[in-house]
Amino acid sequence: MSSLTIGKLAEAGRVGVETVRYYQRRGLLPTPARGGGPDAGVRRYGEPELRRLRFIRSAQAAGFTLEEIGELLELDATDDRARARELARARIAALDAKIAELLQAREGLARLARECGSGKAGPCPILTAFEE
Amino acid sequence: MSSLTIGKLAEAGRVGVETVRYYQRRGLLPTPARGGGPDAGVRRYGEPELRRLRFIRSAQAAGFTLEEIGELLELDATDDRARARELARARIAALDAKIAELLQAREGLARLARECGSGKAGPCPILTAFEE
DNA sequence: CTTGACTCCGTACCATGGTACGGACCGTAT
DNA sequence: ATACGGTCCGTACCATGGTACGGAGTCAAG
Repeated sequence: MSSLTIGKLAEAGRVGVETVRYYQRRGLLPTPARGGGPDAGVRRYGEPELRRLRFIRSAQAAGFTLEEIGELLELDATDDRARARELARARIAALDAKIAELLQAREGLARLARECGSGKAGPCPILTAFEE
Repeated sequence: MSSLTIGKLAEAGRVGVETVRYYQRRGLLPTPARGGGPDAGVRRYGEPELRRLRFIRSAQAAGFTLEEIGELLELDATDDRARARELARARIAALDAKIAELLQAREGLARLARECGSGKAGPCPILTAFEE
């Protein structure tokens, strides 16, 4: 069965070893007991930890903060769908707001770049546009 | 004429006093000499500083980092349009990448929220979706 | 002439998500 | 048996963009 060292776990989850330890400090990943007997001293990880690590990275890609991910992980244990939907809705709203903001900035900048490229007289509009 | 104290300048630029000082430390805003004679000790600011402060906030809203804004401010002095366009293009590309990333996360999350709301059997898809 | 509000300045601290360092110990291959 | 790489752990440091603190000075009103 899969008995991973922290290095192999990190590799499988495509993160650094230090990141795994950081997640442990944050309480997002368990810190298994150190092996006794033959491989004393070294902590071993299995499938559950790897799935959990991937969960974290995946949720993070969806824009959740590590703190929110902590709550999602607790939800995962209790299976509280209402709360999960609530968190998802809040995240979607935040994403929408951020996307709108970035789109606006993008459009403004694109317009300025066009004007700067075409126009020839006066100061650069990209620069003057910000002076308001 | 407009002779502002740091507090009035900050207010006019809608930032905190500490933020103005921070921008001074970063070299984004000048630190005028302290007044001599009657109002000894206090630094006074005018229109140029206020315009500059607004420039910073405005460029920041477009997603530029303070470091990039530092370069824009230098460009503002030399009026190097080619470099300004280059920075604008780079920023637009970065904004596009970020927007695409957020849209993808948003869509995935919206789909999951729909499934979680409609479906009734099995574990919450929002939670299981991240376990991959 | 004291009180209150504001300024000046250095320095420390905050959140967020890690990354690096150094010394001790362990497992495996040679 | 010894060297090499990996692990363990505490602690410190990084970037980014600020925010807070504390003591001293200064200004205007009452």
